[in-house]
Amino acid sequence: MDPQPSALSSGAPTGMSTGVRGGASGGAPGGLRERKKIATRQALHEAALRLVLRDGLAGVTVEAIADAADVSRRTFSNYFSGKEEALLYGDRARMRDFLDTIRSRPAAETPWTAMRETMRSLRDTFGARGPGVTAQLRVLRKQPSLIVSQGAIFAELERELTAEFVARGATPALRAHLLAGTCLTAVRVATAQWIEEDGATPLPDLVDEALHILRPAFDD
Amino acid sequence: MDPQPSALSSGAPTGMSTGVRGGASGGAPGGLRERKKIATRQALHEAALRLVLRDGLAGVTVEAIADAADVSRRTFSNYFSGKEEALLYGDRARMRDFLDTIRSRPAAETPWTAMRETMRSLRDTFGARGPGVTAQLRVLRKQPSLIVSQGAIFAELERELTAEFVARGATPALRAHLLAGTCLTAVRVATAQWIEEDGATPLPDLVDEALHILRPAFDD
DNA sequence: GGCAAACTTGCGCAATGGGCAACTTAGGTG
DNA sequence: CACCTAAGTTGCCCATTGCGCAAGTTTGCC
Repeated sequence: MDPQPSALSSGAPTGMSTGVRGGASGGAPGGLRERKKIATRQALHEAALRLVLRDGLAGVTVEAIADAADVSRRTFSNYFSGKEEALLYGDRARMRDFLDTIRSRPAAETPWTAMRETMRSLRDTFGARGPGVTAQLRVLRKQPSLIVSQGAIFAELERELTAEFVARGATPALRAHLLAGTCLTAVRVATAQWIEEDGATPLPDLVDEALHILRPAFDD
Repeated sequence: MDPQPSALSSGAPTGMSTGVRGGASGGAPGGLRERKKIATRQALHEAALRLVLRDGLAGVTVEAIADAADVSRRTFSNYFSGKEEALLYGDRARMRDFLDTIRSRPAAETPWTAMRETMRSLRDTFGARGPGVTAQLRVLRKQPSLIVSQGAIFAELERELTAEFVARGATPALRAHLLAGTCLTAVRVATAQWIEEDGATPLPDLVDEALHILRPAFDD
């Protein structure tokens, strides 16, 4: 029915759910319980995506999404705090990927190098999202409350990234924070451009271009 | 009762309300009607601020704010779409100031120069916010939904600023957008730092410092 | 004075988020 | 395997919210 049902989500649901609500509460990684939770979360996400793309954010109720995923409205709340969060599940996953990747870079690398190499190694992940995705994203971008929720993700990411940069020796605090915020702005802006020009240039290339402009300010 | 009732708002409510809901609907600038509207908006804003600082965002209902400002809950909705918007009224006003200022710079100035001069001329406006404000802001910053709504303001600002930079000859689109986003990141980060160190360094100085770091990437 | 536009208010309604308690199920234990 | 416990699901309930609508009320202007 949908050629790319989870085009906007993380390809393979990258584990780590552990406790239907955020709290880490230990659980067998491969257990049935865990797999079911991930499946439910994914189902809710995809249902939300499908319905919202069809009817617009305002035209879809939480109940409708829950129904489409065969769970109760109450259960929806157990997984996501609202429609926005369900829709941005994929973005959150990508955020975790990004953080995991950059954290696993050699500790000796400077912030800028770690950033550059991280983007290089995620090239495939981000570049893989094929055509059609831009069109969908264009629709979703219309919804103000979504952009806003996106902001929450970036804010969190910025905090984490700043900490990572500080750990890599960025000083002073202002510069570390600025570096993190600026890198994320590069990603945001590149993505916006990518959507606008309908994927004409591969996303990773646009990010590279943006980072290249910033290089004179931060490359050590 | 409150030493700085509107510390977070714009000092003098910079006119331009014109139509209780956004839509510009012509109205005498000095008329009683217009003055009442501005007063009501300001009263709602201050009531929101006071109550939220006391009881936390979740601990205050729209109704309580409306009561404190002597209007009905329904009227609150006529002015603001929610608690967050009421709280951020001051930020929106500052955003408009900023845009008005930069737009009125000579058209021949490059984006970077216009930006620098705008910050210089707003130095007093932003620097004037005295001590105590940082403490309040620190409290407000705890509320996730507020940061998120702040993001909405910045997003809008980024769009407008990008357009302004394009008008001033910034190319290509990616660079113009990146420049706008980066400048705003500088402001955001500087403000965060300012709050964190409790106003030790004047905000304008921190913004200058941030912009100085970025200079190598954008100064033409 | 008097009219029209603008604003306020109360009422109603659907949607939402979240607490609570009963029920169901996965996972480990003797 | 029977059994127990913790985790997850669901229905029920309620306070809050955003908004449309249709009176009232006020302001601005001829």
